Amino acid sequence: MSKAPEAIGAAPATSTAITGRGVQSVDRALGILEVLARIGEAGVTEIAAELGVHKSTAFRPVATLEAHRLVEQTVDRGRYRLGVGILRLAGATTARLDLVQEARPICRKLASDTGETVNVAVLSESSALYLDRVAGSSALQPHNWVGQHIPLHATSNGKVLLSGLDDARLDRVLGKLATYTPRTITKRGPLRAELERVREQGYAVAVDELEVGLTAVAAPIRNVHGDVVASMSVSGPSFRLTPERFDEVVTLVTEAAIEVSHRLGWGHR
Amino acid sequence: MSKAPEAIGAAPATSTAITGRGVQSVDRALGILEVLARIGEAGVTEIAAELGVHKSTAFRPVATLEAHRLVEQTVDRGRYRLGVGILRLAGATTARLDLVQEARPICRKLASDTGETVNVAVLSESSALYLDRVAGSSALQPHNWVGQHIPLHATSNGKVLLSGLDDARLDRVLGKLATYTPRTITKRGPLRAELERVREQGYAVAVDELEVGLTAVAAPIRNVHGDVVASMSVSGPSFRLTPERFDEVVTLVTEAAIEVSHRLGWGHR
DNA sequence: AGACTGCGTTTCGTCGAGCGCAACGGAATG
DNA sequence: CATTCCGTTGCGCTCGACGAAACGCAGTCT
Repeated sequence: MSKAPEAIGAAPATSTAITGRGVQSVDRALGILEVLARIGEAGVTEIAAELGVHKSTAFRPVATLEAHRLVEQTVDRGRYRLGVGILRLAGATTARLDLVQEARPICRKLASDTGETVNVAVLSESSALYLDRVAGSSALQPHNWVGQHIPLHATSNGKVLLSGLDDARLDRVLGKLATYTPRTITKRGPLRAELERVREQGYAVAVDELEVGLTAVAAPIRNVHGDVVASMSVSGPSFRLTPERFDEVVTLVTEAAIEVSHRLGWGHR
Repeated sequence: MSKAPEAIGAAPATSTAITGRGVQSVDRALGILEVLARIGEAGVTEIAAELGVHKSTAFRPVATLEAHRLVEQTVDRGRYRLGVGILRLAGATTARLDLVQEARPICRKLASDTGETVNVAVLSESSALYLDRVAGSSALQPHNWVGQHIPLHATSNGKVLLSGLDDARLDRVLGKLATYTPRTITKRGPLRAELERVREQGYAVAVDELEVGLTAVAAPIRNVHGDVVASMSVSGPSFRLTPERFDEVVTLVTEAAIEVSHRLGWGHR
């Protein structure tokens, strides 16, 4: 796109260009950061080739990025990689990013789409701690559990949170598996099998396990490292959340959880 | 400056910006990121004032940054803040840092063995910069500290990092010793004594010095030359990390730190 | 209700900043 | 010792970034 003296008169054709793309050289500099994020370590020549520009065109933005500590040179051979300045910026970012705040609008939509109650929970002191709740449209609603500690092995949220732990931590977190209903999982073996299933399919279900007549479906919320940091669930009376509706609800709740995860920096794009 | 005839002699009001040489517009764009990191949330006009440039000169870099998700608009009022793109870059950064890469599995094991949170920090610009964090099993996570600046004199990690400096560098790094709790060390003399103790025993402890109720134990990570390049800590509530547990925790954290040091090439005979 | 103020955003003409080129210095490699 | 490949730098030309001003919109004052 160096020189294109073509078609000045063709106004409508150029409408495909995204309006207000911004500053070209900044765009390139950010492209450099993304290249380094993808490749990990690269020389100026390599970066230039990746962007399709001249060496010097790549070098000077890199020098500027280096002055701001966003990239740094490796000792061996003048190669570049992302620097600690990025981490400093990330610190300021996470300070502003609150899980509840980011999740809330998505919870609202999920509650609206399903008509059921949506909960967000994190792991805390050997139990699930409910951080937020958005009530569904129906009059018949579960209790408000915000701020309460809920058993891990008898809820969909709990299962999702447990599925993110390794065996050692699982053992420490799990105490006695209390019985709440005849369908509560009270043996370690079956619970481990259930958690493995949760990991595989990416969501958890609990039907009449904490309370007879109560059904819930939950999916994991992940941070930038991919760790499970929270869980989002849709819950309602079992006569409304029937197995026939599971497919639909599972899709909605997993998509919502993925969306929140993206807002926390997980995944690409 | 279009008009302004012969204004060459006039001193340009470049304000306090850290001018990195190279590409001007990139420099400004990165300045915008730093402004947002400092202020947290700002409008275009505010950013422009901060940089000492015209509104539109600030707006377009912002638009470019937004296109790369490095900044995002808040719903209310078109204000801007740092975006999730920063987090993705940060994830890529830590993934490529040798130290984090080598330390992570050991951190996981340490977190699992102690049940507490493990942090890895390096010295950066007169403060401790947290590179990685593995949450303990009782994941009561008030904030994610990764990327944050932490005072050096009031934390176990900070003391370890300071203990690796000679007197000249110590003076350069230490500013005013802020008071956070009644137990914070705020005088140079006692701090030097404390650092000497850290050097002798090979670990540092901080009880209620940064925050009442917060206790941490840290040990040094060394590179090939034996220099202290990072610090690894175990931290948790003071009621769980009692003095009776210090012996056990100190052993675990020092062994873990030594293991990481070995992986970085330290101590091979 | 109407004028006003302040915001983010857009347009436009000008000019200097950033681009491509080519040359430089240094370090591996044969 | 010649060669090759790298990051880095000086230079002239050109295009892209800048500043000024106008615009649409919201909230606010009178």
